Amino acid sequence: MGRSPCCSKEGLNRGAWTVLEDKILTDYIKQHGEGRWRNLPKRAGLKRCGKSCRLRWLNYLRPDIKRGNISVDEEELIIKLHKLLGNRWSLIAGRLPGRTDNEIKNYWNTNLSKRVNDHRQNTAAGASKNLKSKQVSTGNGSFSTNVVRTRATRCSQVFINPDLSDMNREAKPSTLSENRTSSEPKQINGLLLPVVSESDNEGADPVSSDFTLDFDMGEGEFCLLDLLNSDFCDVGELDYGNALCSSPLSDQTLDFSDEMLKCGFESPVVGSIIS
DNA sequence: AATCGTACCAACCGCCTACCT
DNA sequence: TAGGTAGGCGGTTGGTACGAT
Repeated sequence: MGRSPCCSKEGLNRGAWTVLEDKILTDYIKQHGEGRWRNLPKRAGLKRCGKSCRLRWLNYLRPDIKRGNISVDEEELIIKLHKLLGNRWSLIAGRLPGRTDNEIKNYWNTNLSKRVNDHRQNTAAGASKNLKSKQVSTGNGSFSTNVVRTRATRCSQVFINPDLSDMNREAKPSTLSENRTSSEPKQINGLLLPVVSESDNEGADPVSSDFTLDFDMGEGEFCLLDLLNSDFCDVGELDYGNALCSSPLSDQTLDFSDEMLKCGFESPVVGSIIS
């Protein structure tokens, strides 16, 4: 019954990693590279589950891990991305170089979710009557948002309403058409901005293909650049408190969210086609 | 000084998708 | 096409640190 465990747990070490185990794992990966996690413990001489080795390496031992306090910039980006993506920690982490999904998840659960909820309670009383009720619970840091919860499926295209995109382009000079030509991720204040690549629209939905963009999630890229660059605090109904996201809710952005849902906004990070 | 409660975070677990045969 | 495996993800748990009483 049920799934077979990823590995035999008998005789395996569990719990906190020792310095020696860390050294063995680090040395092994430096010598042989990442991957083949299931066989790694045996070959490296570790009494650990392969998954555990992978997690330890990714979340702690990797040389490019940035440890220490989350900066204000990072915190702001996490809040914005969470508002847009929900609990898609790996995607959020992908925009924060050196940070792991686990770290961001923990930081959110221990710091930001409370702050967001507190602020929400403070503001809900006064503003609730004006809010549209198209809200979805996003789980642990449960608050309402327009995030579309989906399964984590890979997808190559996103459809954005052309009129709204044009509107956006007018508002901000640095938008899709320019960034689509860039191939290197941009960093601002140490934060990785997404890159959007040129797309061909062949075979795309004729209804929505006039503004179809490809993006490659495998490279950590997606084409929500406009949303990220814009003040997309407005994408959802709530601003997240204090100075982080204080712009007022506008009808325009609510319309944008409506459009995304209406036309079948398809994205691996925001949602799959709404049927 | 001892106890209790809370916060934090590393690690684990189960499920899912991608990939390979 | 189907089945099996590996890797990845998000939710949850448990140990530890720390402050309050």
